Amino acid sequence: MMREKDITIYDLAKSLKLSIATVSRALKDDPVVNKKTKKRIIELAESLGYRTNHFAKNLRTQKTNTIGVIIPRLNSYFMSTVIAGMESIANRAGYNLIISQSAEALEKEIDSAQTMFKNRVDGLLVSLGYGTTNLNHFDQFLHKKIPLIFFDRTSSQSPFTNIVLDNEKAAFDATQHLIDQGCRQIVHITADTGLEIYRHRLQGYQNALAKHQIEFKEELVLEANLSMESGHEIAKRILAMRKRPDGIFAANDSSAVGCMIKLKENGIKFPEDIAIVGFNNDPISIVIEPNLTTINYPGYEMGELAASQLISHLRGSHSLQMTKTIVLHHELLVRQSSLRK
Amino acid sequence: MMREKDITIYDLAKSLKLSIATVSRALKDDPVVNKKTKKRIIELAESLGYRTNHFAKNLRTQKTNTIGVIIPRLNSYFMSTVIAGMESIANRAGYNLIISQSAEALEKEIDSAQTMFKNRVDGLLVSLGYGTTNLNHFDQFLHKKIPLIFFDRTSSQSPFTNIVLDNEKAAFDATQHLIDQGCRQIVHITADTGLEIYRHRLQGYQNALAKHQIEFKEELVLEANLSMESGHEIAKRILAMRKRPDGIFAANDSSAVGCMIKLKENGIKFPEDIAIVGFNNDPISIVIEPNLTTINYPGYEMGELAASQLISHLRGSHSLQMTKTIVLHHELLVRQSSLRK
DNA sequence: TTGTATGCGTTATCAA
DNA sequence: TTGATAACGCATACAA
Repeated sequence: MMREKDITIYDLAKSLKLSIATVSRALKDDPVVNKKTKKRIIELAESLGYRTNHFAKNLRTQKTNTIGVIIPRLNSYFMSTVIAGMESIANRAGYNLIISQSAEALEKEIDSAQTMFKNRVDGLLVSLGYGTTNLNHFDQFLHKKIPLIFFDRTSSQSPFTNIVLDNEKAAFDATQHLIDQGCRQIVHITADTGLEIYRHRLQGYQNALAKHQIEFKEELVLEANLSMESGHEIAKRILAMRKRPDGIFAANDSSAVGCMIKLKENGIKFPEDIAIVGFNNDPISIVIEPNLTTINYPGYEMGELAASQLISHLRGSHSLQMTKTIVLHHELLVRQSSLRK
Repeated sequence: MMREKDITIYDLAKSLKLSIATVSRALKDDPVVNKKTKKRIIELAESLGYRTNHFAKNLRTQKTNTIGVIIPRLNSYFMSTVIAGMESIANRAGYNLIISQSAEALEKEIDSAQTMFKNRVDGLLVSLGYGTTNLNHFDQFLHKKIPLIFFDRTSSQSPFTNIVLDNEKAAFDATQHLIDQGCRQIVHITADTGLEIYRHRLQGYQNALAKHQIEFKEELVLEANLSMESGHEIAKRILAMRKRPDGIFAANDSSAVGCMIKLKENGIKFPEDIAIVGFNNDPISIVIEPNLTTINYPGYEMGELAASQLISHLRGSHSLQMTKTIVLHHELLVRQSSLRK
């Protein structure tokens, strides 16, 4: 593939009978260069369609202006919203995002981390996969002092900054709400696998039960991958229970909705027979009937925050060193799926 | 920020008392270098954690191994699925994706194109925004012979390759199905703005009407931005109509569902009073009651295809020059929202 | 099969 | 205020 030759600072310099040094300075708006020469240089650059060669620049400066993002899956409403937020901030700041999906598998996550490392990203934003049992693959970033922020699916084990909701409190709120509505036999749909986000939600669920002297029963905690299909599966398990639950708190909306659909097919009424609360405030929560009570999770803001924290750290304007955890605001959105009175 | 010094081919060469040329060759598995030396070099490289400096490499080779993606919005189910498909192919092939959102605005789309150009992407994948009235901002890619593929929201005006559904046929199928179900007064919800994808769908709608000698009425074509909220808006317009329609064909599922929700609130029954068909096969289509009949749009496959076409072109294994348009298979998924018999 | 030398387009140091 | 020049790390033409 034959491309025309690109304009370089040499071309500009020759054309204006200046040195490349001056041209380079003018292009980065160095105050040291004469206003008039600067003007001439910039005008010529524009008229000739000059564009800086980022590779030369990066090679020289050892920075890439690139941020890596590792996520389990891109195609969920929540995650794509987060990425949208990140992209908007990054773009504005002149950073590029490179995204890699770990498909919830540790091996792929290691690969992704490897790719990011090889690409010499300036910083990294990571949401962990179900399969992640250790964080060794992120050590290399620590060594090279490449900043890394975990968001959503985080790990407080790590020395990195985390951006999260107060998952324990959110789960507590959700469960407490169910209890307030009269529920006493409450199922919790979760994803386990040792990810602390789900441990925290489980803990919040337990705390609420404890506060109201409701016995915690292991068999009411149902694990799934939280897809809509997994919700169908969970519904079957619920239908098979000796004592039918009167409340469900699901760790996301997809599984809650999948579960509702299947239970409704089996004649269960929401919220009369079972009151249900989800998590995320996914659009499907206002499509299902009755509308799903859920925890509002500000994905776009989380993406914006993660990106801006990272970038301001990279620019040295604000270090992450001190910031262990940033907690975003959540909110219980009460809708018909759980409202009995 | 102080980083440790990276290992380069100079370090490897010195350490093994070889020239950097040999090391460079060995690292790219050049058959010309001695098997044993190659082995020594590669082993040392691995043990020292050598990683190629892509900037130096790109600077030298004038290729970036980066593909730019410009889309209106990332946070829709369809689009995030497409991106997921692209990412999976690109990642496997050693390409990075950089993504930019045009927010449906021409100005932002021009910016995005500019950014991609400045970043010297090897190729570009683009889905056009509502606001796009001309394609001048893509001329620069043509000039530099940077391959560009439009997908989903395409433009046959351009000299670039398009990857699409047969939108006219799909719309025809959808409308014909409604007619088969007895509909005679069929509303079409669309987004206009001159994007040909919507023109084609409108055309398909008209063709189906024509085939069955049903008069086309301008006032039954309702424009919206196709969000769920816009569906509410459309519903109001429908409720205000003198003669109530008995069928709706919407250009996407979100608007269809938003419309259904509002109409149901007003006592309209689906499919008895109105039969409705959407487009995309978004997850909400199987959450709404009754489940929404829709056109299955293979987003993931479209993403995979777009990326693999571009990459194989870049690798020279298969040129895009000859390929004007690639049409993906679609399928009408008949569900309860339109099924009267 | 290996080595030498050069250039890719910048930035930045040191001089002028 | 401007210029000359040396890196940055790699790939490759040409020599050996």
